[in-house]
Amino acid sequence: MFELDLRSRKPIYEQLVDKMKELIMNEVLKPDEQLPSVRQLAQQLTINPNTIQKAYRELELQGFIYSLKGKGSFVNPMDAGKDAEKIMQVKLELEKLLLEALYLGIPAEELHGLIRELDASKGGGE
Amino acid sequence: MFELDLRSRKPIYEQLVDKMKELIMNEVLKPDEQLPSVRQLAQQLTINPNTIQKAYRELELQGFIYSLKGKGSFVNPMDAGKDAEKIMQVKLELEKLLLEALYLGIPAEELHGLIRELDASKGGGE
DNA sequence: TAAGTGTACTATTATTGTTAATACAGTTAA
DNA sequence: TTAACTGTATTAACAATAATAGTACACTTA
Repeated sequence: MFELDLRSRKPIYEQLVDKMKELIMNEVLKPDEQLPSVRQLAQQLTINPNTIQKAYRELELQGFIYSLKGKGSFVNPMDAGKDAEKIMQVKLELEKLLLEALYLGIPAEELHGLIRELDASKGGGE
Repeated sequence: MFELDLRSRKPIYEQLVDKMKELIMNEVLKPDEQLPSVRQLAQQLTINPNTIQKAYRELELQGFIYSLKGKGSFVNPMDAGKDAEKIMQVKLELEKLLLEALYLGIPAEELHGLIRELDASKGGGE
């Protein structure tokens, strides 16, 4: 389910966070679906449970999952856990990256097209 | 010219890279303009010259500046140093971030508007 | 009770960021 | 040529972070 690059300079837990976010946003992982447990996933990926826990904690902070002691960790429904602060942060990051894209010579129309694509495949699954 | 947050968890050299990129892309720093020297900027910011050098090396790697031994470091003209690899990388990052923005409920129209704004202020200065 | 879950803590190692000091090579002007 | 500036490289030391390891505790469920 997850492919990790142990040699990468990007920390393992960050790789995990990114992949999870991707799977959740693409609805591969459905709302309220249970995620593999900390120990189970650690064993499957042959890494330390603490690293998984760190990734889960970060995902919970970012509002993508919720964890219940004794039960497990679950995908947060889309409309939950969306604070204004997180939205502002994403907007700022996006502005920087869009400026860089334009600076690199990527046509504005290509960017508009990208948004249309992503927006179209958003609600409708694939 | 530069404000640093020494307490931030973001490395100093990364903060420098980001600010420099911003100044270059907004044409506050003009093409072929000479940047402050490694030692000079280090003294001004009261940080170590090695940290400046690390930032400059990264900026050169990313194609934003060029350095000449014995002469100094200079802003790379817009049409130089834009390899396809860098463009692909930015596109991938952008796709991730745009997906997250839409997932967070930011309207597609707001994103289109952001692009139009940035694109308009691109060539025309301010 | 037993086995699963998340969570917390301490300790250890490896990697990275930062500083420090020094040195070398190229440029430029006196 | 000399002096003072440039970028660049290297080594050492320290702090912070990433990751592993081991253990423990609290909660849930069958």
